Amino acid sequence: MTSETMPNSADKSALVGFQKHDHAHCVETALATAETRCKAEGLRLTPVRHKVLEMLLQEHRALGAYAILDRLRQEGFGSQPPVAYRALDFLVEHGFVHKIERLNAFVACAHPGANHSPAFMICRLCDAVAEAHSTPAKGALGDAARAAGFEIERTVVEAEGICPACTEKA
Amino acid sequence: MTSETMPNSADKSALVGFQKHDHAHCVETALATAETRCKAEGLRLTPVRHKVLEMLLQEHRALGAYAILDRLRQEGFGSQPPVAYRALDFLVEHGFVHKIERLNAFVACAHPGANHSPAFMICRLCDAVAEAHSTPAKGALGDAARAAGFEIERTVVEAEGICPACTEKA
DNA sequence: ACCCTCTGTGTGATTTTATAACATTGCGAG
DNA sequence: CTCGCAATGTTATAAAATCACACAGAGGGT
Repeated sequence: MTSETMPNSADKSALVGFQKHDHAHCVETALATAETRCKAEGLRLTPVRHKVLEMLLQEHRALGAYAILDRLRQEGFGSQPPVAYRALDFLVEHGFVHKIERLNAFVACAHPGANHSPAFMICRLCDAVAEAHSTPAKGALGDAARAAGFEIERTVVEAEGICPACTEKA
Repeated sequence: MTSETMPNSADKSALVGFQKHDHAHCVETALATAETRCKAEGLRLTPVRHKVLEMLLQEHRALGAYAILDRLRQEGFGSQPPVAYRALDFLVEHGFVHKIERLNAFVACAHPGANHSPAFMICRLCDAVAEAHSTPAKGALGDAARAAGFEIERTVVEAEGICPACTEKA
């Protein structure tokens, strides 16, 4: 799933946040931002890592680790799972990429700024993914955590449903 | 992971919602509630399904499908993965059990009432899981969805962190 | 220059999680 | 009764993730 053989993968430009946008430009700036931040923080954005980030930015949708691995192979990188998983681990750890738990897949971060708690909207029909911000400490969950004495370190917030484009089609 | 060989699995009574409680009683009532609701709605709570629900209620923590399968085997049920997955599918579909996406594991529902959008607090150290309610339509995510024209059907809300018991130990 | 260590990469094997495909059983409706 | 259907059982396989180990290259200290 979330692989090469996905339905409706033709109109990539329509998918970001469910809106059209200047794709080439957004990929470029996101990559530049990542490079800058890595230099600033002494992180090593090695060729494999750079390639994986670039792929995810290009795609602008959730890709499974094995879909990523396939492409790495095509580009002449190592072809065993750890190659992809290690690059993804790095990118996720530093916030350049998020994992979509619901899909066992990965998306490039759409808000390249600093720390944030992402929330996702996942279209059940076309697998498009849009990123929003969540506010974990607020609302019912935050209250429950405070009441229980639970210390939140990280949150997964994923909404599954139908994106505007697919709603129109139906 | 989330299997038989889990750390700190001795004091089960301390885990529900991170609080002690009358365990035997809560299992009993939850099972009774499930039976009643199945009868009312014409659902078939067959032996396998009943057993899986009972196990999850007893355990009161997230169990992986294969941990469940092991116990089914011990009880004389079929021992192949589909046996466990089908029972879990049924229980999840009807809200008796929730899947914890973050752990690829399953917990019995702690709020046997009707429809609800569950939210979970997962302790990173002892794997205890507490269930709270979430309010998907409210807050930042709901706003973003409305603004984008995204139709939410289902939400996954999972907070990872440290439970009160583990905080004390440290 | 040398060695040392640490991080990252490459590779083979394995584990864990989940589904596909098909045969069989048992129950209820007609 | 028997047809149909839902549930179960079983074999096989796919998909996702990790383990374990070897090696290469970058930098630091001497």
